[in-house]
Amino acid sequence: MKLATWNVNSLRVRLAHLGDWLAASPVDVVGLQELKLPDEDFPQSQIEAFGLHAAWFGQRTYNGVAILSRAPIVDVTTGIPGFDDPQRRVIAGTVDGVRVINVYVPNGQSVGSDKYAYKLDWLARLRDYVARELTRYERLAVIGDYNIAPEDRDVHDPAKWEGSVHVSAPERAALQDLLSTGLHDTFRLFEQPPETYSWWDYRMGAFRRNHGLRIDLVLASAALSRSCIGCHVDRTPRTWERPSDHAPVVATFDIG
DNA sequence: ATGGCTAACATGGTTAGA
Repeated sequence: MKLATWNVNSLRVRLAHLGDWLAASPVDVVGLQELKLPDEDFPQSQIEAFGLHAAWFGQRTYNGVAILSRAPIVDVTTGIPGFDDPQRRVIAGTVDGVRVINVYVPNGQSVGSDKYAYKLDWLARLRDYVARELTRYERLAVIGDYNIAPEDRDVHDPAKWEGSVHVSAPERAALQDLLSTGLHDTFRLFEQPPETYSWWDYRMGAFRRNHGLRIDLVLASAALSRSCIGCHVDRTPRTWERPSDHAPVVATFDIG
């Protein structure tokens, strides 16, 4: 099973890229973030024309998440149960016995801001949710745009970024808290090229200069991570005309 | 040097992203 995450930064604008990417690099499941469209505008027929099932949780202008899958998606839930969050950032479903939680973690804007406080609170709620789901599902993946670079090696210029949002100690501690429930960063299960990132600013030629962050992650429960045989960032769509600022991340599992 | 780019909403200028 190939399981991917991709922040498309507007599904409307990126639909052709999505189709081209899926045709060139088929995956079994992909979690999308930043749909930026309401549920009634979700391009269901076009996604089905790609040969995929879909479950979505959209929102006008901001946020919005979806799961696309070759096989049917069952037991779909949206949001974090018990958390009345007006921002639509979480969708979960089960595909071929694997539970997939797809998340779009808040950006946080800047350290100390209201949005930063919301991000930390949100991450605490996600942690509690994941801890509960780990007791229900042995094979669980928590994928998405985390808006946190786990370590300095996930940052192109750690000195410049030190203390900033996406790398600050409280954010990294919150991510470690999430991992400590029993998840593994599949990217780090394997030797990787140095300076591998998943997001590059649109400005200042950041992609050309590889000035990026690795903030898009495929996390897997212990049982699922034992079957993981690879994880990589696919930079190809980031080279296309009018790209998303994020690249897809793909993890492969040998689960028969 | 708080700039630089992109998308949405709106229709020119602001908000948000990361």
